Amino acid sequence: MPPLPPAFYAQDVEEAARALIGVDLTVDGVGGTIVETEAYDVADPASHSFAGVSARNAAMFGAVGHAYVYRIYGLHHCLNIVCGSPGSAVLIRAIEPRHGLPRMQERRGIDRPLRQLCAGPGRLCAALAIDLALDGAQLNAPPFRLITPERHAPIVTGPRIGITKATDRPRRFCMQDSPWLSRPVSNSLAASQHN
DNA sequence: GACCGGATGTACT
DNA sequence: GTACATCCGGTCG
Repeated sequence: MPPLPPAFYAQDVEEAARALIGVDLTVDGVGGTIVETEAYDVADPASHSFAGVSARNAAMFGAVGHAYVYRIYGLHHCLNIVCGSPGSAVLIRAIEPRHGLPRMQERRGIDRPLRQLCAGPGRLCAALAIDLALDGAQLNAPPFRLITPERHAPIVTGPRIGITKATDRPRRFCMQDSPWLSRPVSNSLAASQHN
């Protein structure tokens, strides 16, 4: 159960987004297995880094292996992992909850269906108590912990969610048949592939 | 300095 | 399926 090596974060952002599927992610011991990611980079009109460096997206242009956390729609947070070339990051969209379920339920509401605990970028940030205080934080140090998966599960790709630009690019990566996704992968555009 | 719209989630109908 | 909460960065004046 080794942590992700520093070199992991240096690889191309699309490869990193694929390789992050199956990784165990915890914040202060609370978290689970990453099952859904999306890749973004500077050449991408849908990326926050597309327009260049700013106060908000500075972490995207910083060292790899750090977190880029931002607030969206005024109330939610989203967690990205800075990977590859400057201005690139992987959005973590869903995890399978495995560690610290009571604490997640406490944060998200005890009567909420387990399936919806971490299914969505805003939901998982709420469950793991991720907010702007963790923007720019190192991922190979507390409170973060990322563990290399023992074996890679089949991965399905599809178009990204909730964006209006560059929607044709299949840069969303999901663990095949996972019940913990924010949304199923649309059949017509899905392409199955292995690591 | 104002305005716009977003990598969303929830509570309704 | 639709409304709405609620903030900030980017853009244009």
